[in-house]
Amino acid sequence: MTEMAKAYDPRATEGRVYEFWEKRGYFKGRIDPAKKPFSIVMPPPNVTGELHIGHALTDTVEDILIRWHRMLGDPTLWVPGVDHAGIATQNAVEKMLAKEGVSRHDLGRDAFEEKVWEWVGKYRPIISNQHRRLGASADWSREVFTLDEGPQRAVRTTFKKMFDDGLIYRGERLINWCPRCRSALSDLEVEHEDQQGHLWHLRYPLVDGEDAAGAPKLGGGALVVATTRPETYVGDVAVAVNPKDGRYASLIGRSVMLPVIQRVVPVIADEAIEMEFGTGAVKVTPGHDPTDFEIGQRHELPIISAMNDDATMNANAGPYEGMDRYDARKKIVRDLEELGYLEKIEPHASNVGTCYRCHTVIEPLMSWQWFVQQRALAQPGIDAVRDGRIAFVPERFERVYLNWMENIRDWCISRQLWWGHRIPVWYSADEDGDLINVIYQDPAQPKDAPPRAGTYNELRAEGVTHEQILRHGTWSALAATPIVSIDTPERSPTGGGHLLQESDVLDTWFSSGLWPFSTLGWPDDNDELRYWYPTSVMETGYDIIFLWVARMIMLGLYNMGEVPYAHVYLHGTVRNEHGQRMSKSLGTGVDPLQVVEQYGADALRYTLITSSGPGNDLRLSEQRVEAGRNFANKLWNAARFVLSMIGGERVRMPDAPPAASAPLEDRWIVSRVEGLARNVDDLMRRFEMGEAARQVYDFAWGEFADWYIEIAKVRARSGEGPSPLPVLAYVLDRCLRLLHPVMPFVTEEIWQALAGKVEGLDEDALIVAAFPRGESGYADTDAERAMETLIDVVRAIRNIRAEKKVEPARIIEAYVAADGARAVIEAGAAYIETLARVKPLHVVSGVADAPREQVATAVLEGVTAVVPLAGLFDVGAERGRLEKLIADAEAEAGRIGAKLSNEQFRSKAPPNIVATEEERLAAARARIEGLRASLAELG
RNA sequence: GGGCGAUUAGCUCAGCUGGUUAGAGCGUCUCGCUUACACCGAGAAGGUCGCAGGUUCGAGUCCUGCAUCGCCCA
Repeated sequence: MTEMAKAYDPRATEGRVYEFWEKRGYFKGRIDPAKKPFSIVMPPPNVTGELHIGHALTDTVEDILIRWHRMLGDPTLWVPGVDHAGIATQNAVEKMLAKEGVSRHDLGRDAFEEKVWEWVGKYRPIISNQHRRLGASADWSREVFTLDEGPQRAVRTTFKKMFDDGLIYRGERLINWCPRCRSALSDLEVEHEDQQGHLWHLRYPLVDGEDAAGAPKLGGGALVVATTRPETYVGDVAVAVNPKDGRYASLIGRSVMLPVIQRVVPVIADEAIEMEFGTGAVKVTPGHDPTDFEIGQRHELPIISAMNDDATMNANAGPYEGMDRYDARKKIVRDLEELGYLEKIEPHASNVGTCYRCHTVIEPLMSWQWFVQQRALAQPGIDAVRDGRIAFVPERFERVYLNWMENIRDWCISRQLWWGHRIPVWYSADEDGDLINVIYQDPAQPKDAPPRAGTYNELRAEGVTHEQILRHGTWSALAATPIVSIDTPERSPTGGGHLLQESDVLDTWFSSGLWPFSTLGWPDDNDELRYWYPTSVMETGYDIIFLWVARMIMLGLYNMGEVPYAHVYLHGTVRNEHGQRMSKSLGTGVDPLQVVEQYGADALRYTLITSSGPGNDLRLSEQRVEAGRNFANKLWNAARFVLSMIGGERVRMPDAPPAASAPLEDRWIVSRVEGLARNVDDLMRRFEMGEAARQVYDFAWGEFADWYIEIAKVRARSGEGPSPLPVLAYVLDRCLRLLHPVMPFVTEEIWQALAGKVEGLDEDALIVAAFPRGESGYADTDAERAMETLIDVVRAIRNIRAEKKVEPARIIEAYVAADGARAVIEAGAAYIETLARVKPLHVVSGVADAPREQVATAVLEGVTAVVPLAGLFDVGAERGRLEKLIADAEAEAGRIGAKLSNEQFRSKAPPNIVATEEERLAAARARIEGLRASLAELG
């Protein structure tokens, strides 16, 4: 960089700087056994598509932590990765294929998988390039995909271990079924929403004994049940009432007849029934409702499953077989109405579960699935948070986590998908051929020909070979004996050679749960894993505490015996300017790369980190991004000025605090920057990155640029005193260091230029330069106080000028009366003259030595500024101004006085607080006195 | 039904363990000499900190209740 452009242009900088870092290998995690490492495993974005603004927030927070620790000198590792995202990716690829008129079933499982791998091949590099654009300093040499060889083995190894430990089991349970995805879902993947529906009141006739032929006899009475899902009545096995409900006491133990399908079911009593709901009597359908399922278990009721996996009614639905569930609902209601069994219909809002991926209403269905038993796994995870081995930031999420963990239920991990980690279980057709149901699509037959279905043994008997079944069949093994193996087995334990692998794949979160160690090489034992695990921080959104964080903790403790990380930092949801969740499908999303393109990555990062606090949602507004860009430009120009001042000179960085004899402003700014560094250090340690960034902003703009640089200009032009260049370089360098984690590009670019001109900046690059912690010996409270006085004087005079409408170009004279601070004012007189545009500035001992006629007066702490305004003076206006100031000061004095005269305050408040208040009171009184004197002068 | 969060200037948000006259960005108003920066500079206006109680010498901050909005769990 030879000549700095007038405005900072991120596009001209970011790509080049990133390449410089990456080529030099600064992102690489290097083991140093002597030091404590800092490591983060990046939450892997889905390979479904491109990064959204939430990923930009993740990248920003994590990159800030990583860069900060790298600058602190810690061995630092940030492992990037990509998630295969089972259902989501399968859906995305299916959607793409649908445009070509192809379904995955047309292709078959193997060919479809190939298509998905093509997709992965396309998006993996796109995703990593987007991270790069955002400045993510991750170790790209370690980028992992959840379906890479290593993670695959991690998944299989864990599955086997858990199966052998009895923590994974297979069984027929009522699970959440998405009829569109045709797959089971875990409880967490069901979203609940209130939907306006109806409450149908159905009349079930009471059965009164049997007739001669043994058929049930209807006794005339009826029991009315209320339901939101009349179509499931074909699966009813009982009617339940609350045992305390007097209305129905006499009916308990009797039976009712289900109309149309003519099934007789008992009336039972169960505490779970809410008497206030509907009629107080409900139908019990264990095959289609989780609550009813539990009631069924308690009363040993049979389970009738009346639907197919596409949510059409099956043979158990009798006359409704083959109808879609909602068509069946209409038909059933109509039939019951015609037969007089419909009492009434009321509008009713009910809570409906939908698939988190496709928002289809889920159906509770009985199904054979794989489960992880959670209780035993959860306990260590609960203990780890309770005893502080894992801390949440913000802390309040601990309770959310604990509450869920303490009420955890078993986890359904099998998914009926083609994309994902296939469950490492095989079935032996030789032994269990009767228990394996096969659907066989003969490739010799036309595509729309009906497939052949039967047990494995039946199909074999019909002449279909094992190889043909493997290639063109789909199967479900029901109760066959599972053979669990890490490596693909050749034979069953008893020697059978005809093996069929479980068709299902695992819940994506199963492999995600292993992420903190599968990315580091587990199940292999190696130095990397031993060094970097447990990782330092897990940074992710609070919306996946259960889905991901809790599972990582459980699986980390289970596999590694150690927590996966010490801190869980949770960020909020990024919303758009209107507070809406950003979503591609709603068209409310903001493309982070577009923002980067327009304003630069630094601006986006600054905005994201300062727009809200930890754990809180944030609204991304373009105006704030603009402010971030302006800040980058401000820094750039401050640097441009410093560098131009340096010109060809030789400048050395100061390596010690300024001497007591050094110029006041030098001592001041150096003291301030040290205080800033201490604050930033403290804030960063507490994960308050946004506040840290704000403080650097305030300092760099409001103190360094607005005051120190302006004063330095005056000093440099005067040629008097020492050169301000070393301190300018020093403070600029501190700012760049403190800001680098947040705004890496512009700071590195400037720093490189600075380091080229200043001796003593010996580090290779800012990215690996030492992060200031605030050293002792630089603080100088006297200088800070004195400088404040100077600044106050300048501000007071500027204020008077503006209020009295002194033309900006006009230079006027002024007086400053300062008994105590006289030396300070005298030393700073040249600055006051330039910055407040006064000349000459007369420094006098007391107000008495300043003019009294036609002057505006500002009474400050220990200092009074007097500005003669001949010609511009308006007695009335000045009187008004002074009176207002007096009133303000009196109000303040009154407040403080009241406080101080309170005996309670004097005796109970800490002495330093009392002393401060006394000083303030004295100052206010002095101000009043001075102002009154000025007012008196006006006559 | 249980829990959590938010409610602070016109808008978007900070305000850490209670202690000066509650801050910032944007917006608004007035002005702009000065070659670091108009992506800028100077000055100003603008807030009963959702409401009601309480604790405390002292509350935007802690406690209780309520209201509105949002989220999570069941």
